[in-house]
Amino acid sequence: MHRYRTHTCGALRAGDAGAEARLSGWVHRKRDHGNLLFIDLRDHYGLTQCVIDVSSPLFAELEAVRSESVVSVTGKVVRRPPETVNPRLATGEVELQVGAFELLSAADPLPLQVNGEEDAGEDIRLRYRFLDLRRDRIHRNITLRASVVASIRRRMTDAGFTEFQTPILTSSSPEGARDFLVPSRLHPGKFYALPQAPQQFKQLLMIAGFDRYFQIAPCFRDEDSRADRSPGEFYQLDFEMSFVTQEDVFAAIEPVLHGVFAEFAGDRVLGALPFPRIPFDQAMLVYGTDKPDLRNPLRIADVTEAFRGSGFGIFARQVEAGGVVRAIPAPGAASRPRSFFDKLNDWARGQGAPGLGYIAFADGGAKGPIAKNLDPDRLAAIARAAGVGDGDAVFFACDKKAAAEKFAGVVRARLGDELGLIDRRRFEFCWVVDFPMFERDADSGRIEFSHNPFSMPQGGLKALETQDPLSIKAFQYDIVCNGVELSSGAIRNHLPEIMYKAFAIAGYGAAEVEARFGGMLSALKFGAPPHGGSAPGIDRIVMLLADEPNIREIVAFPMNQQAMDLMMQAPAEVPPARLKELHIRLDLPPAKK
RNA sequence: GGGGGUGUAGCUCAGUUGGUUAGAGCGCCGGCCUGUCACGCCGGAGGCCGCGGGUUCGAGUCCCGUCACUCCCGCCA
Repeated sequence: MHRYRTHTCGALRAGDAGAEARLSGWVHRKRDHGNLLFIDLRDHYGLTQCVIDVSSPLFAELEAVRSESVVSVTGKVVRRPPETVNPRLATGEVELQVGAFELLSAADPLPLQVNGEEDAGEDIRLRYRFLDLRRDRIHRNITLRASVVASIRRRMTDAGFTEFQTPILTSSSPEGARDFLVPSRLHPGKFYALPQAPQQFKQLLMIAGFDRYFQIAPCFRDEDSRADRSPGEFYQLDFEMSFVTQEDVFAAIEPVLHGVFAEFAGDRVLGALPFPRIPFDQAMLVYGTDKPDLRNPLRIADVTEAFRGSGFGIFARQVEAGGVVRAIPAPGAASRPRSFFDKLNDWARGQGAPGLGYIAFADGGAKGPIAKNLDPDRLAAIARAAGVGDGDAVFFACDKKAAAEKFAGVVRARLGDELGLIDRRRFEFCWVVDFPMFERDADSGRIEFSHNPFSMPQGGLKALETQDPLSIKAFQYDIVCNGVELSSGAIRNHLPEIMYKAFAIAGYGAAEVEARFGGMLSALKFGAPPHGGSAPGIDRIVMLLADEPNIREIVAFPMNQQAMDLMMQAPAEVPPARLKELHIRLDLPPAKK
């Protein structure tokens, strides 16, 4: 009976020596010695060296086969002579002596090199994605992704979650990102929307009594891309739980994520369970971001009071006007040359800051233009707050609170990098909790939801009725790993009267709330359990585990930055008859010359 | 929508102050080579220097415009 292979290209070992084997795969590389030819044959599983010499009548034919052609070879498995064993190859103790071969599919000369480490340009890689995907690094990344998803699925199921599918053709979300729309044939002028997330469906499943839901959920958002954000579509581990507090949600998902990372971390090290909880306000103060990278040991300190009324007029005036001063320590930096500080100053200007002031503590004194204008007590207070001593330096961010926090955050990240303080072999997780429920829009001055309007405010209805809205926290939480936001979640607001009140604070009347969120409100009126969940991003998790900075490296068929699929030629024009059927008439802008 | 970077051989890139015939590595084609594993050696083909305009005796190089790709900002429940 005809078979394409008896073994895969990764299977043969010393113990198989003497056996007849048939392998099929791609010609990865040829080493042609004229009278002796080595062929590395590759498939999904590995690489096996095949060898043939000039005494074989097949020699000339095999010699002419180009790289990446698909061939099937049959022959005897032999042990390699000891001095020719290749320890870097799983099959390196043996080789296949070619007795017969069949060219299954010839390859043209390649537009990109499959057997090399070097990346071709993005457009070539995407146009010939099937070739790019054969390359070792990306082939492993895609396989890793599959293993990660399988592991997540197993762990969620073991934890008592039930996997659901929710609609892909659904209705437009009332807010958030731009929707992808799909025209309806049966309902002229109406459109489906692809889900930005299965948010409402998972809440409805909780209301329907299913208790623990999860889905490896495709999500669609028509927003511009970034290196870590694909245009159009991405996947989340979407989950939701009933009768839970925030801590119950944490306790359920922490071991799943920690377990997945531990399983695929290799020689990298994970932070401990449970993940640290960091209140939003503290994150903004200490890390200058709501996505803190805990591998960076630097901690920002508030030194506003040390500059109030001080001789350093630039900061003193800012403080008088309601600004703040944040100090970012730079351990050991005092001995750095002047160029180190100048370079950072130039960088800060490039970031839009007026500059980057600093004090260097050395030889028992304080140096730098700022230090000259501060008395010893103030200098000591700054050193104490920033936790620095002789030999260290401190950098400053001075501005209105939000701007100073943000700038201090980027300075902290830059210094951590510059000073080599970040341990890249670690995964450090944390929860950022207690996000504000509302914020004041800088332009309009109006109070708006700062994140998800369907989150439960801490303190419930009473808080909404009695507290300053800007002081109210939500049961809203993010998981952050190494400075990457992995997920966003919340305990949901399951009580209609709280929802009406929350929307009223944000300026929406009852009629408007009913018009926009009627379906959800209706469901909440027939017995809704307290519930909450979250949705860690699959792509982000795989990027961290694969140590890849670009999402295209961990997605099999990504689009380019302009949201085009260069291989499938999407998006594409459609025949007029299809448009007519959909009641669509195009109104295109004039073609560019 | 805005800002930065890049665009030279099939691929990855170099190309000096504007100067004569635009180079390298890989790949491809041909020759030599029986133990390589990024095999080695010799030779060859292959270029609208993204495209258009300008400055100049002369432009891959300088200027203007434009297109493509990419990174960032805006945007992202």
